[in-house]
Amino acid sequence: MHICMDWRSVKFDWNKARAFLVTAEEGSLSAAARALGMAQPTLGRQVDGLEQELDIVLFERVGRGLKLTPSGLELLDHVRAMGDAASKVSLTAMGQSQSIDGSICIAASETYASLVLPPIIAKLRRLEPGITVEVVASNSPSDLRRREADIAIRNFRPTEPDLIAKKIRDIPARLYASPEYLDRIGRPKLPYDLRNADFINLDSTGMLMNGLNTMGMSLTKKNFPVLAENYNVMWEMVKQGVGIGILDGTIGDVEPLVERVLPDLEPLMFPIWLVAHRELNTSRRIRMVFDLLAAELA
Amino acid sequence: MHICMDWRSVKFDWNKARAFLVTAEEGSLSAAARALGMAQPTLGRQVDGLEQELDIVLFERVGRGLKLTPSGLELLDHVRAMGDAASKVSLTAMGQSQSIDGSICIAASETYASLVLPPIIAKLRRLEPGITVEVVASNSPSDLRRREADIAIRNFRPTEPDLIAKKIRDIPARLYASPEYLDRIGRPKLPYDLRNADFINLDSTGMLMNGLNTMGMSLTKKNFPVLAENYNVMWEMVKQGVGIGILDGTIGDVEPLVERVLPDLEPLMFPIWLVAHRELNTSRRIRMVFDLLAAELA
DNA sequence: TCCAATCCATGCAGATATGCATATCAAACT
DNA sequence: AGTTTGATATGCATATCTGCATGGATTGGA
Repeated sequence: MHICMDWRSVKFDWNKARAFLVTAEEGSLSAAARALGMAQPTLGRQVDGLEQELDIVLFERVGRGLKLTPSGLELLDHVRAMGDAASKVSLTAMGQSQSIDGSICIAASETYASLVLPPIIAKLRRLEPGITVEVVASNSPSDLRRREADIAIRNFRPTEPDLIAKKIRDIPARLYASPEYLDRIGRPKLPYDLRNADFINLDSTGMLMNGLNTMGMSLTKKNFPVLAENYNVMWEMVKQGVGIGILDGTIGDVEPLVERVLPDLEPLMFPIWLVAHRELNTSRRIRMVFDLLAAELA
Repeated sequence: MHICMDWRSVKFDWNKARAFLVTAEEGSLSAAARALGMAQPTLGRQVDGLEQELDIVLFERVGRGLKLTPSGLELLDHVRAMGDAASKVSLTAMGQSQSIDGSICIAASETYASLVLPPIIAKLRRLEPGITVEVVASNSPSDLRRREADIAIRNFRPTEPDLIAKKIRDIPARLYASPEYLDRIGRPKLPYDLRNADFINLDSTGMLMNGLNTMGMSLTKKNFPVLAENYNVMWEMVKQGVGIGILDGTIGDVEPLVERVLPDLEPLMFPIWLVAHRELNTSRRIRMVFDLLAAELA
């Protein structure tokens, strides 16, 4: 029989530690309050309280913002570890939950979120009215580690080992431009004819350029004079004749303001992956939505 | 510039997680409440709240106690990780604290706590009235990992790498018995004369027996018919003639009710170690007490 | 230099959680 | 079977925390 443990070292207010963590990570009390859905004074008082409780100065009040003191930086490492563990707690809890009702969060690119998801979500709501859905439309691949979403639709195979992923199918991506723009560059007939055309870039890495070059073009960086940070912006630019854009053929073909560039060119195939946390696989609700998405997207 | 993180997975009440952790580790709400210095209904409600928040049944209410459900067991791993990180937070916070005033906890064996520490603590209080002292008198080596104490006085070199230890000096331990008992067994003159004597054992391992056998005796388990769980009990038994006990010579020699067994025998030397957490080395308060103890015990 | 924006600090009313006392319950012991 | 012990739940007064509204301070730009 072991002597009753002393929990002196865990007696401090863990919520205050959380307040400190989010404040430090977000950079300000206000941002942390927004991220946590709390009021800014509350967070401020919690951080103050932690400082008093631990008898340490965590932040230097400098001007309009806060700056971590060396001591605070020292603590932040361990508080981060608490946060990571807390994430795992929340995740496995979600996975253990066997009730079908509840909230679920789906991340997808903006085009998918606005054009493909709505009918699927309508069907989901019909099938399971107890499930409330939240859609995060984000161009950058959503950070599932921090649980920006429960399920994500991605265009590449995820590498993180904590995730389970299912490849749904390949999407044919085609090049589109406005009729005016095509007239201006002389109605190209061969990939080679595009050597001086302007493309709207979507990411700062060369992924798009490399993909196009494998199809017989020889493009360089000067062919991508415009960088759009999101799909809707890119698509607007294409419609208004700024240049050539690439998009899912099933979406682009129904847009009357644009037409295909090189209509008979083989489409560039890119995959659709459905991604979720491994732990969430055991949750009835997540499973249900995951399977529905897989079926409807196929 | 990274997109504002979503902290959905850390939004749950961390204090409720702490309540769950301590309850699961201690085995009952009441025990957890005692350990945390809170009321039992509070902890019960916190655990209930966590169950509702995560939509999981953590404990099975069975009879007078609680039993972890499989889901709860699953979560416990990660909550334990949170607790370990929390310990580190508290520890480094203590280490970063540069104020001399505050509380400190010293662990020592019962004899040391009652006979050696008082004058040192009196001196400490005179030097630094802002420091409040707590003494934990425990026979079993205190668990510094869980912060039963900030500084411990031990009789062996600690093996844990997280601890810093300083060897103070070697203590001469001698054998004592009451005059009546010595008369009864015939006033032994040589170690060999003790082959049939009764010794008061202090630990269930054979440490004491082995130490004595290296000094020329040949004792077996039957020479240790009595096991005392603490030093004071052992010493009382020695004074009342139950058998032979071993104690620090500087303490035993001043007790009028006993006398040395084999007065000229070489004393059994055992070391005094002062032990503290590595992180606490940077705390002014801990440093000060540590150094004072080292100086006074030498 | 002034203005606007943004952020942290404070006061106060209402919501929430806590602790005490107590009821209730199950298991072990006589 | 009755009693004792040690456990979990409940009611209520109180203490604490939270959020809203507001004030004060600083930065960046017109």
